[in-house]
Amino acid sequence: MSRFAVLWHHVALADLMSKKPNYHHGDLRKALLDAGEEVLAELGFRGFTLRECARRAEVSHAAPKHHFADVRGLLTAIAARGFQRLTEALQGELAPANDLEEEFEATLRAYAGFAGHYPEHFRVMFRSDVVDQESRELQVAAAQTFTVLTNVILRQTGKPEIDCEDVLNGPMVESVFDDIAIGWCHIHGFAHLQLEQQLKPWDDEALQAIMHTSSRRLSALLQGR
Amino acid sequence: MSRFAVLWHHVALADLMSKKPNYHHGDLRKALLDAGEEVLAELGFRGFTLRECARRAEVSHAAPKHHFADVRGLLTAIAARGFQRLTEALQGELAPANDLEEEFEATLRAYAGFAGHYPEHFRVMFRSDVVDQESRELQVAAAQTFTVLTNVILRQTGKPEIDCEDVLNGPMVESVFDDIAIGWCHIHGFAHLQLEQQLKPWDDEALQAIMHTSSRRLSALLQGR
DNA sequence: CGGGAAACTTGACGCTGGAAAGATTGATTC
DNA sequence: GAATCAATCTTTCCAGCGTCAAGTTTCCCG
Repeated sequence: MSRFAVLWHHVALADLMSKKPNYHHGDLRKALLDAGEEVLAELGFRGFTLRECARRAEVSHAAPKHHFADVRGLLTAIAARGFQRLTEALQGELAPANDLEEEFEATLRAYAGFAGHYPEHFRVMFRSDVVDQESRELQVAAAQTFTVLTNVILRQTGKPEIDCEDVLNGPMVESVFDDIAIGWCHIHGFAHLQLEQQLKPWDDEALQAIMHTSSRRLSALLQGR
Repeated sequence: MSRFAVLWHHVALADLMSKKPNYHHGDLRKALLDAGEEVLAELGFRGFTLRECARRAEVSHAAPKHHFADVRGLLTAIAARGFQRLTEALQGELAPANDLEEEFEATLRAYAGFAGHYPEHFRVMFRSDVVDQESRELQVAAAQTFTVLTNVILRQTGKPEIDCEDVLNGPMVESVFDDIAIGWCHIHGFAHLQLEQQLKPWDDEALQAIMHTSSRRLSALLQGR
């Protein structure tokens, strides 16, 4: 073993031990996203700074420039991740539903649960002004969420389902816009008002009851009963 | 006339001509609120700075300190103004309604119209994290809006109306929480999703149709028909 | 092995919010 | 009518921010 090989080995080991990344980070984009989500959750939207994200990813303050054009770009990517998480949460929660009423309630629960669990994500996701609406990554992620939601409502009304391409390619189908508006507005309105503490019930139990009752009534409305 | 009197007269005249306020502004609080609303509308939430507000009010950047503890305080006062405007908009638009269906639709129209007309106000009003929820001014203004909305829905269901004190004094009445949740969530969800460009119809006409149809259906649901 | 491109650092600029200290004014009291 | 005090506003200063430009390190491909 040459002297250089030993030295190299030593350096590599030290890197592993101290977790100090090399000059080239490896996957800084992902690290910045992780750090960004952490910062957003901890400090909130107003406390969200690129420099803090860079510090947590253990890189210099200008490093993010090579992966995100500006703070807007990072927030957009985080919003896209939020939509991906919301899609997964919806799919996971509505899978075990036995009938249409249960499925609608599960959707409401998953949507509102996401808002409560990832409040800052939710806020950024639905802020067309702080996010780059032209980002393809964001558009696709949002379209996937919207597809899942739309299909929940289409099943309620007994109409044929759609896929993600339909959403990405054009505006909503006219004949179902009405039902989607009613279903989604209810779910989104509930989640948002509850997140921003505008609905003030006595306790959590009352809130659960509201979710149960209102989703049953909406489900019946959508089913035309 | 002494030399000093002439000088003083000259200065006073110059003040009037240039509209340059004296050292003591007069009503800086109001001027800052006006400037703040302007800045918020022009630069958005992320571009909102105390210093820009102070510049437009033509005072030094530290002057706001005596009227608002920090940027949060000014935003809170602006949010309270927003709720006052929303209350007025609701009252004005639902007054000429002839029946319950029309009144519910007018409410939806006024609420969504406010969100479209004052997008930044709307966003700040429903951001419990950037605003001081303990502010009495804000609580009262929000309670007034909520009272108007609640009474719209109570009339739909034929139940006795409430006044602002009821809202300020405690949580929602249990027996009507359900109907309020359904009605308000629909209205708020629609307004929010439309503001953040999540609902994508072909044109404005389609959107108007949705507002008409969905409000009729919700009104029927609330009336128990 | 050598050179160019990509990834990252360093340093600088003007901006921000906030604190501290000084200047001006209106109001109160004697 | 003058002195004083508290409120209001200005000035000055600090650290931190986003962004840009220039320099350094590393990777990769010929």
